[in-house]
Amino acid sequence: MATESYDFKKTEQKWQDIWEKEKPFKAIDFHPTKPKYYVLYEFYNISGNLHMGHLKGTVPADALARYKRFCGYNVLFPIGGDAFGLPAENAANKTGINPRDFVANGLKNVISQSKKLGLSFDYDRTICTSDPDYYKWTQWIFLQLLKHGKAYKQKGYVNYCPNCKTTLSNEDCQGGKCDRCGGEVVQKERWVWYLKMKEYADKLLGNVDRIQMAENLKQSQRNWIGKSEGMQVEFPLVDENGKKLEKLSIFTTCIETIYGVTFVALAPENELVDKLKNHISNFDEVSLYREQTKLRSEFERKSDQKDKTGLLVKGVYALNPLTNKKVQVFLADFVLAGYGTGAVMAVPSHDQRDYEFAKKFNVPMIQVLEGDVSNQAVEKAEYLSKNAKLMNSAEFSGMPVKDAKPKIIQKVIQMNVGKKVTNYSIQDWPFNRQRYWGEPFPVVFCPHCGTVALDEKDLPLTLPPTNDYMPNEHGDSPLSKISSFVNCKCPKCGRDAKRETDTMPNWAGSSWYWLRYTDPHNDHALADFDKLKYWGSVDCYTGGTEHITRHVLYAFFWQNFLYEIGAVPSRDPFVRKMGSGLILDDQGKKMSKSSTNGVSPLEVIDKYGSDVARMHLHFLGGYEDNTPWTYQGITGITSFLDKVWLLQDMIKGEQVSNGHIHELNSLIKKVGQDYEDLHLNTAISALMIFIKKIREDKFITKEELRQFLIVLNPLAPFITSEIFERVFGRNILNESWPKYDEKYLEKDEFGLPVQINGRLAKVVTISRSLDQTEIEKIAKKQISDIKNGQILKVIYVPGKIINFILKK
RNA sequence: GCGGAUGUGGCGAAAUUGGCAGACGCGCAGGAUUUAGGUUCCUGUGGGCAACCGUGCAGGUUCGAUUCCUGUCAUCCGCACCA
Repeated sequence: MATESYDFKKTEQKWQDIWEKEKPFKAIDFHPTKPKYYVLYEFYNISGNLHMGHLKGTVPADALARYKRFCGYNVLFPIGGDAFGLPAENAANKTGINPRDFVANGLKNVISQSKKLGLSFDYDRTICTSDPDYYKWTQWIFLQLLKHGKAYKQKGYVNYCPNCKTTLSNEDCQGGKCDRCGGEVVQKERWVWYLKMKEYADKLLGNVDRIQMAENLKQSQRNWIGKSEGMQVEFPLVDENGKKLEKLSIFTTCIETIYGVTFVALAPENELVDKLKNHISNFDEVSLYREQTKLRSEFERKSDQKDKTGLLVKGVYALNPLTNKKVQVFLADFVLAGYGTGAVMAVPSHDQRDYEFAKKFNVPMIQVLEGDVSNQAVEKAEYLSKNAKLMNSAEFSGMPVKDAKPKIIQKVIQMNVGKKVTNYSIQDWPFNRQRYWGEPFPVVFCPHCGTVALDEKDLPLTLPPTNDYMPNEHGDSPLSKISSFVNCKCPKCGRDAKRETDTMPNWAGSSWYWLRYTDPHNDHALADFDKLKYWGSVDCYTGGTEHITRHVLYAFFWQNFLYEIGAVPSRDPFVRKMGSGLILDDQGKKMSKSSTNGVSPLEVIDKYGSDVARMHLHFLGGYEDNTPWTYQGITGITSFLDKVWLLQDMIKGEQVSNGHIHELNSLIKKVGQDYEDLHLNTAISALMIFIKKIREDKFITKEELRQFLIVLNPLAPFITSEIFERVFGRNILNESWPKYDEKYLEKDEFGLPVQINGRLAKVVTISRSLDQTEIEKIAKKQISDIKNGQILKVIYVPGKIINFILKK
């Protein structure tokens, strides 16, 4: 019989409808027999349509989920929308569309496109961060943070975009430019809600160590945390007459250079400056300098690496605690108030930054480690690698640095002038934004009771409707303009109070969402504890790498906190996190919605169908690699699927045939492993090789076809469902992953490479059952160059190679 | 500057623990079918006439290196006045 040609449009629609109705991808809580497996794709940022980048992460996750279901797992593979944030608010500002409607439409859109792609999400678990049923629990988590002392409000200098009228995190304004509008960012004093993330630094490092993730991603997380071990040392501050005034703490990782200290430098913000006001003879100058630094943005301060600014503080000196020698005190804006103690001991001979500062301000230098310091500092890496000897360092002079360092540490501790400390560059998380479209803080300010948290039973505190999404002229959130929202009663004393009008950052909702999927409709807990326990950590989490460092660290932070308060059963949200590469356009640039030559997956689906779109993109390159998109080569996939379709006309026989048993078993093993590793490109290649073999032999048996279709289904769910139904009269999704048998993986006859002196001479076909002597015999017979007397040595690796080393 | 990753045909790319480099696909060339174009099918396809040479470059270890080691260059990413 000649089968009619494959109509992908009709067939793909047919199966979408069936899956919609039968819901075969439902995850079952507490399944009595099947083990659980949790596959997660980062949820959709609601901004428009699906783009190619989404396919890069969703399709491998979908293939894995489908594979695991065949293998007998109860798979949780959910999806949702990350909906609070700028796209919705920008759309509201530009077009007047209500952000709620924008989000509702956007989510509907991407969900229907996901179904079109054949993504086997459990759509009944779809969540959306801007849905009050969801953000109720984001607010609840904030209340717990507040209750447990992990959230606090403090005046601070924040990055502020005058154009967007909002504060920005350091990450949101890299390079001193606003991520959103590209405008110049300034420093502004505001009340800031901080979450005590810094306190979790070591725990986060533990999470980073335990998760399975690419090394470069782990490394950037470790950089972000920035752990550094050193010493905190007290330098007494004295006046002209040597009278002790205060103590200055400095942090250093190079205690071995302490005898070379020639000045100390304080961050301009350091509060000791105020305490010493009466002793500083040039306090007017000092105040002026402090004012000037405030005006300079963080970015300017950091980028002005060459032109160091600073100011000598007159009338006050520091004493080196080991020598009691007086050194000068400077204010310098290269010293960061937020790192270490906000003060440093400066050793110009051994730190290039101090060296340049000393040159500029004519501060003397003392060399304490051997090396040439005439033109630049001899820095740590250099003197450590050479294990240089100390000099000008009292009893330590002449000692190699590696011996001297522990002794100096010991001395500092014994003299009780310092201790070992660990510092982190990670900061507490500034957690409020002056935006409309975010979670309101469940907090009120009462003139009598101060900051008061809402009662948990009053959650969610819903976002009031408005059509004015702009902050006011002071940069306060749009919510501050809505008096019915702002004015309220204090939950504690019942008198008039005012609500917090800032909202939470976009990151809030995404910092716990994987937990909600385990129990998305629960209205008395963020998720039932037993369900959290049942589904456990996410086994495989796919998604892009763009915001991965921060997102995953925030996720670790909240998971640790929730674990500590008993709300979740584990410290580790994810077992394995896989960052996908980018899709590049024909210019080699990241393909995005805005790029002019961006190709929409919908366009590809429309022309070729979802199965082809899924397979072609992933045949182009590996999951973690950047993939240059091209239509070129797509015919390789279409013709492959055409050949698969035609298998229906090639069925001959029932059971697996001897001629195909090796190929089929190898295929099952290879493709299964590839799904597990998200290596779709090599899985596709293996499937093609199998089809090639079938076509050479001009037949496939029924059982071979059955197994082949199951193996292909995770990649091409539509066509395989259709063929399966036509041939076997039932639904492929109810089948099990075929088992392979080790004994069929290797053919008895195989080509053994024979080398002479490590160079390939010939490939001989032999039986796997032969032993070395027999193989040597065959090789010698076939290769005339090998003569008995010449053989010095034979290296034989069974199944791999035989190598004859001959006398020259 | 520091840290990480990656360098393989004309192109996208493969290669368990060190064991036939270039699987698979595209493209290209030749042939068959076709009135023709397209489709489909077959054959060939790293370079070189050859011996040989080939995985960024130069060394090293090894019977044997894309794989391990040392140095070096290039590209990409992350961090960056962090004391």
